[in-house]
Amino acid sequence: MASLGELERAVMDLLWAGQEAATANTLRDLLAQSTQAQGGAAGHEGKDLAVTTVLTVLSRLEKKGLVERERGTRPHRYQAVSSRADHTAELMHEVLGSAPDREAVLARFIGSVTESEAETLRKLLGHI
Amino acid sequence: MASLGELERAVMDLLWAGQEAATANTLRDLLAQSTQAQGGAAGHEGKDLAVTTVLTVLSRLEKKGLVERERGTRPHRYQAVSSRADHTAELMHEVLGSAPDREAVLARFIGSVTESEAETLRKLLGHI
DNA sequence: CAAGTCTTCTACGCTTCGTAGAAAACTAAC
DNA sequence: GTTAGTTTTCTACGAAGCGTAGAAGACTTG
Repeated sequence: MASLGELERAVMDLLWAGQEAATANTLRDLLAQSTQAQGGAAGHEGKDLAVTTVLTVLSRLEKKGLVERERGTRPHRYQAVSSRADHTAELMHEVLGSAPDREAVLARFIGSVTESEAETLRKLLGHI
Repeated sequence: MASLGELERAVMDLLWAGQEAATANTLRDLLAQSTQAQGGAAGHEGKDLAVTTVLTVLSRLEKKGLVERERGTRPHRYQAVSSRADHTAELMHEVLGSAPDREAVLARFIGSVTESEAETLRKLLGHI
């Protein structure tokens, strides 16, 4: 119960990037911008979405527990429940936990980590 | 392009568990066994699948690059392309790479790792 | 209250996955 | 080599997830 669709992902990215809670309208505008900005390389068309589309996605994200909405204010405001780092780390744990031989997985994982990441890990593991 | 369905997952688990390449028939039997064995707790019914079902799943797994088939022998034999540990570690890297702030993710990740896992990681990071 | 704004409900098309039958390809036995 | 059995491929259907959005209902403001 984890994976996100493309649009869901895009919305989460916006919510994670901006620290403030945003309205569906704001998000729609931001989505229009970011897809427009994607000029040359690979990317979607610069196609403005309907606000209802954004709202539907936000509702689904809420149901998945990724997004929280303030129902008090009239244009509801939405924000991510946890930070991207937290969410991603949680996902990593989920993946790690999906295998019975966790130690073996960690061994392979460490095997293909960059040097700077290894350094980070050493530091983090030092004071635990 | 990663997540597996429930049956796909079960098949991969069997392929990962047994080191030998297996035929669709063998796999179907093993699947019947393992679901039958799941007596009391949570589990599927003890419902034997059609061989074609297993074959379809194997084809899909092949298309996803998770399974390799020997076409030479007549009952084709299937085996996992990479070990479960490798596959899982790769998935973890994918997840990690999906966030721009990898260091932050690693920090959160390490924060909720068990002590024995931390020990494993320290050892692994020692001689790199 | 009227007009505009925002949300909910409902829905449709596409893709993935579990599931499997029908048909084609192949092997083995006679 | 023709038949009978086995194995694979082709095709398909139903459920669920996701992108997408219109229609209708709820709310705010003038």
